[in-house]
Amino acid sequence: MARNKDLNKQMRDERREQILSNALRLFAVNGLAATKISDIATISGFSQGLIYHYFRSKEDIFTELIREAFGKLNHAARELEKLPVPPREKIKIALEELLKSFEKSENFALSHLLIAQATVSDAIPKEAKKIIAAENMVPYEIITRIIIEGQKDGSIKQFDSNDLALVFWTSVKGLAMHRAAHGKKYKTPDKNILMSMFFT
Amino acid sequence: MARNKDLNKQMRDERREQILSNALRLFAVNGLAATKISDIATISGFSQGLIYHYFRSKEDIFTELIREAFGKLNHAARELEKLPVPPREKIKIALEELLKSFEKSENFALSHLLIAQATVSDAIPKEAKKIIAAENMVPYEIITRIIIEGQKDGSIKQFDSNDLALVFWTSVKGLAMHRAAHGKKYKTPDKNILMSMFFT
DNA sequence: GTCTATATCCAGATAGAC
DNA sequence: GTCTATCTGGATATAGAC
Repeated sequence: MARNKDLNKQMRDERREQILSNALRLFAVNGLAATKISDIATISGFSQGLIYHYFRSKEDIFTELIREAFGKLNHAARELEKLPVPPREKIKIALEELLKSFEKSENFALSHLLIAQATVSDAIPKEAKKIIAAENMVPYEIITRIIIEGQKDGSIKQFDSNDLALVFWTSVKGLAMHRAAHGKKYKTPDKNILMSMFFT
Repeated sequence: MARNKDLNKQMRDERREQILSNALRLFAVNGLAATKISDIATISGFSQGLIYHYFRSKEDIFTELIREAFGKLNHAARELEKLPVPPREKIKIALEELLKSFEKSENFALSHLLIAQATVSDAIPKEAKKIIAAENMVPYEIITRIIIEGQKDGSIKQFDSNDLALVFWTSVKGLAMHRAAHGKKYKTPDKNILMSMFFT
């Protein structure tokens, strides 16, 4: 009996993941308001009403996606900061990994795009706004700290560290947007271009 | 009589401009679907129904804004290319002017944001999609040509010219997004950071 | 030109059969 | 668990008074 329960729960979780993944693309590309529950249901292969067996509302799905997106991004940023390598290497690795992830995984780029759009928008659920307010500055702060370290040891250029961190993340977001907009036609740019803002 | 007609037309045009400017902020920030005609009417200071004396539909306003945004952007890009200065200077001027415009004019940043969001979205009017398809690549192509020129005379770094042009525009778009999201709290980053991707 | 009232449509969410 | 049918609310667009 416990077996069946576990199996059921697992199938339910898989279904939820499937819905979330489909919803991510639609929300990131078209936004919350322009995405219909019936769109999500259709590309997930079942009826409109069934969505409500897995989620309480459209806003719930959106909020869950925002939560996941920040969870992953900020976890990665914290792990990056802890790496036992010099600061210059951390920036290099971050840029490389971000570019590689954009190339490999459309969902990764979509997740960044979702965050970007949700951050500017007023028309999102209250709960999502709270998550953004709490989590949005974390990657920025971490990159700033790493940059300051790298400037102390002279391995990172002496621009204003806040400016550098700002340009780091805005450039990455811009790239995510482009990747999401152009899909398969997207070609990852040479990582050395972005790196030349930080290193001589 | 002709006097009165001209005056009426002028007032009408001013009113249209006012509506467009208010709509720009709402569309850029919240998107087409999440923006209600009544929102636009309210911040413009009149009733919901009156919008329809100036525009045929919500989609019409959106399309007009897209048309204007590309009109200005692509005009500026073409003027840039014609400037009687070396290619290296053109890139420098472009970056300077873009950063300065973001700082001075919120509408300028919003206009870039509108283009960025409309480019990724499927949920926009057909007519707007056509404009995007026709105009979207123009700035990219112009910057690519300028970069190639600058690489010939050795004044611009020898990265792949398409990659450089891509990073140029995605970085600018990322900055526009950030400017639009953070409004008055936005501080323009040191232009030399972005320039160091292009110049030694 | 401007407003109020309303027709119409559409999408989110629910109920209930299977 | 899944579907179909339906309730309900809200937004676009129109009509008509002033």
